[in-house]
Amino acid sequence: MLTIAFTDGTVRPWDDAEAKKIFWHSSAHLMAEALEAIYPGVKFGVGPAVETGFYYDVDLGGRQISESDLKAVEQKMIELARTKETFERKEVSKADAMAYFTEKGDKYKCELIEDLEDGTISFYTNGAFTDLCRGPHIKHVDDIKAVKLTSIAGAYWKGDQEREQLTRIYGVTFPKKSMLDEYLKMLEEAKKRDHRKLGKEMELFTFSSRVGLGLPLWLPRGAVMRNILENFLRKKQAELGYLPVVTPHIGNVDLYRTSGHLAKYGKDSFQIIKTPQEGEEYMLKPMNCPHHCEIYRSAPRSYRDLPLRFAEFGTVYRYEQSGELHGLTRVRGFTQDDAHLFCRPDQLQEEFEKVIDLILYVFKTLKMTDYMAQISLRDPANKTKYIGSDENWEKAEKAIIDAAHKKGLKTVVELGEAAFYGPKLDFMVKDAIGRKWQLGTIQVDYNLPERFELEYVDVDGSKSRPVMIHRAPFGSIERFTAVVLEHTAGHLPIWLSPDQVKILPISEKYADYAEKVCELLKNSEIRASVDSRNETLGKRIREISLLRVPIIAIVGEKEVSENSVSVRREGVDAGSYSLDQFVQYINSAVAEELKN
RNA sequence: GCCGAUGUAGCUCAGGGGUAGAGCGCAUCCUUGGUAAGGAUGAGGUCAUGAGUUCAAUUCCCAUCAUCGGCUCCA
Repeated sequence: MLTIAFTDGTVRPWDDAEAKKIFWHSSAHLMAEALEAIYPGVKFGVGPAVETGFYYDVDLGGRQISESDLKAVEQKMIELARTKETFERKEVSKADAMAYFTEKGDKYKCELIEDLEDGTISFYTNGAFTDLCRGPHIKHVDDIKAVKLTSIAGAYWKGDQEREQLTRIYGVTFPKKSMLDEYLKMLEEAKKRDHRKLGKEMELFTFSSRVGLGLPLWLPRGAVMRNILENFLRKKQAELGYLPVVTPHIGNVDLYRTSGHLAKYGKDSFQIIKTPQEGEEYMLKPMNCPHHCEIYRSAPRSYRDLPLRFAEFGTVYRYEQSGELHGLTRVRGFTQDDAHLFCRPDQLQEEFEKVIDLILYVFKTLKMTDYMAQISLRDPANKTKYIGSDENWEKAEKAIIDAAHKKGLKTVVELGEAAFYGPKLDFMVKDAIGRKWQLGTIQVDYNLPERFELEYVDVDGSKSRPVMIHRAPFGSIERFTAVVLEHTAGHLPIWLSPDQVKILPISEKYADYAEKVCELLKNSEIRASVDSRNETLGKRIREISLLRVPIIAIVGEKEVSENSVSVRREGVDAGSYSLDQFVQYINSAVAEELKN
């Protein structure tokens, strides 16, 4: 077993997550040493390990560095690693630490030291490079055998857009060369599952700069897939007592003034549009809740009416900075599978749990088993970012924590991730290369009901205020589609119900046979991607199929007459089948796929 | 918006100061009882856009736009 020795005297296996973190963090120090050798006078920010690898934020003092320069840094790192340096720890006083970095002229380190307590400060030295660091580190630098610096990015000092922008250099290292190769290969494989690539190949969606940034255009096949998703949820929601509503894409500014969105996001949203004659002011709707609140208000409500669950596939438009747009996962116009539940305070817990159940059902059905539940609370240090009273926030946060706990969800708590009107329970899923995206979300809200003065007549005839639950199992159809595509690599059998199959007119001699195949496929619940280079039939079948089953069936004249299909799978001959067997074959192949 | 990279046929990409190439795909025809095949022919690109340097630019410089990797942001 591959083990690594650390400065704290321990020896741990490489497979240990903590060991990797230390290894990568130590690599950041090694990179810093190399950078200092190549770029004298470079100043350093922070250099932590990340999920895979590490980065270091550096100030090159006006010098430019581009990806072509990284090769030299990599080589220097390897060279330094081979000198068999060790990491040495040294305790220093705050005054000495400050003196060292003041003399070195590294203002970032000085700023970091200011926030540290005297007596807790340590330096680590590897070769010619000494850094402020808590440690621990790997003991022997030459445990680092393979280095790959992956990218350069700008990053603001302390994450503050108003502060200096440093150059962030990302990298990854391994104790064996073969591990690096393996990692790079894995990345290549992951890129093949990128939903943007699959979306193009499968003809699901596209973008046009003429239409506008971040505004996806759904192609026919993509639209079919989207409808399947919508209908799946629509059906389930109908069973669960949700009521459909439909609201317009714009709303008067007063609506958003009331909800608080105007004050909170007015400057950072698509700007107000006006009617030509009267000068009335409207905004593209950034979310559906205000509209749904007005639907609630449209009639007097009794405690007997609650809970009321208004559901809408509501398309919203939000300004996202151009550099932030990303395929279907981050766009400017998207459709939420939104619903708002208005309930009595005593119904909140049960309703919330039922929503959790629904989301888990959706995820399970669509094979999204690898998710993480995140409780997103407000940042207690920065309450001005949020609307509403402390009391309301505390109630809402408690409701979420209790419900998540009762459902036995494994959760992590994130402070500062709440919506401005309430805390959330978010379901996070990783994409092909490990980026986390929020999909499903449930939010408890005491604030909008107050702002919209929502009421119901209680048992005793008095007016009471309902509690609101915002929820979206997919989050947005765009993002959900993207992530599901990446998880399944485009193999989406379970999405299709038999009535989704359309038999297109098929020409000439293979018509009967095609009809038969289609009929079988239709009844099989699963469709195959059938391809044939020269046969119209194959193409036609491919057209009716949204699937990417790793099977290519070649249908030729002879096979037709013999009532059989020859199949190749991933380029290998997989035999000849009768039509019935063919369908069976596809079914089992798909089942196999799903197991993996 | 900020930092860095990229932008050549439908797709994947090569090339390079003298007005363009490959593979796959596509079209037509031929061949083929193992076939995501073989053969022939053909249609596709003002080399992202605009300005500049040059006798000459797709190739160099600048700007713009879009895309990609990050940062900040994310109702």
